[in-house]
Amino acid sequence: MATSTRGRIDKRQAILGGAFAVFARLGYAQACVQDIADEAGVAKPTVYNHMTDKATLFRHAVEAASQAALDARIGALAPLADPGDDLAGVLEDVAHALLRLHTDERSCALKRLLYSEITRFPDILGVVTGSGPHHLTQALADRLARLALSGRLRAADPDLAAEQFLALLLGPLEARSRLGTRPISDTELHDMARATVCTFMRAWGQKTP
Amino acid sequence: MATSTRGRIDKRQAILGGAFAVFARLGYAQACVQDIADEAGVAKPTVYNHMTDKATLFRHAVEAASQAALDARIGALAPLADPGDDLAGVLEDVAHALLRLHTDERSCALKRLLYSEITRFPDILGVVTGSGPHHLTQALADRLARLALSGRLRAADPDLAAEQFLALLLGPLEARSRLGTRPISDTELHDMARATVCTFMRAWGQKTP
DNA sequence: GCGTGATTGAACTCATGGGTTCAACGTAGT
DNA sequence: ACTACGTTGAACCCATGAGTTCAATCACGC
Repeated sequence: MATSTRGRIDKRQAILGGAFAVFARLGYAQACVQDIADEAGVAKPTVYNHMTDKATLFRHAVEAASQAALDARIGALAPLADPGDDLAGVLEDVAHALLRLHTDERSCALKRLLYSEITRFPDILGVVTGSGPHHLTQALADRLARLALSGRLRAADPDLAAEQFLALLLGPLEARSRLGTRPISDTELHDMARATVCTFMRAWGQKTP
Repeated sequence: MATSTRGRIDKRQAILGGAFAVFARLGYAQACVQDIADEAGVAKPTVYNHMTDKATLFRHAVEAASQAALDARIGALAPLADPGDDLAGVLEDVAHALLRLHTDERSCALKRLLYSEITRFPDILGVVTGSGPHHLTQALADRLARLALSGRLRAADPDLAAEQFLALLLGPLEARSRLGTRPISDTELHDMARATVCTFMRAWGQKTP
């Protein structure tokens, strides 16, 4: 029984993974269920045996993918919990890690899917934990609030600081990556992280006494 | 002949307008040519009489819409050509105007279309004049360079300043408008413009001597 | 080995929609 | 009135793909 249940779970995971891969590659409308079944190494009726609809299949695939992306992004904030003397350096490392997470293939595809299907699936942002970047902003705001308390940043409004940090960091991505279709070299990502932290610290760093 | 040519032009404009409206409402795949013909008040064969394909129809419709959007956005920068004493105030007005242009229905729909069809039409960013925000950044950088020359801003790197100004201003839009599906009140837009200019001036304003 | 339940492939139904054809019509220029 | 041309509506062809059915098969527990 354990293995049989396991078998079912494996199929389900394979289906969700294959579905996201195909949806990411072709978009919702162009992706056909047969392609997804092939990608998952599974027969078409098996797909319908786990998911009632192409639509619910899409929902679950996107939900799983965006949950994974969000976890990775929040994980990248960890170094901020205990920055050493070099706050700017740590910020830069975190910024660079976030940039890499936001520019990888799956993230770009996920963003494209969200934008393109948000009208067909208006509830999908609710399925995704807290509208995507939202929870990330919260988590970053928490870290910045700690830093403000210990006098490393201006104390005013950590929520705004977090929102602006992410905006400075991720805003330029759209144009530079041509909506996620052009890869960005790691050195360019490094420069972007540096420029972001530099400007952020000018605006939000504690005045050097 | 003048009127007959005019008649053709009118049909063409009606078709492009109707096409953008329907594509914006339904997305590329879901929009069917019959809907577009109806929206334009025209018969289906007439559509194919002007456009060879659904694909070229899409290209031309998106091109026209994004050209109009870009013109409006660049036009909104005009007050920066001759700011009075109150540079921050003028920046705030321009920022607010840009926010309104970026949050209106057509702009949001256009952005969704670009994101969703960029894989099917990889060349569409070339058709759109200079990848959308790119030319806007250039135009803003020009204005900021003038301001830097006259000592109102830090002189270093107006291109970076423009990129960061737009990132600070437009980056938060994505989460706040839920990818363009939620309207944002004008007072909220005002607050966003104010916060952007405040932070921007802290980072890029001339040190008050 | 036997039975239960999931899986498989193939074929099928049915709806949608791109693109075309065609005969009838309106209209402007001569 | 005649011609030329764009327009119109309706019907048509054809490809695609969602979702289903079914008999055959496989994997596992007993």
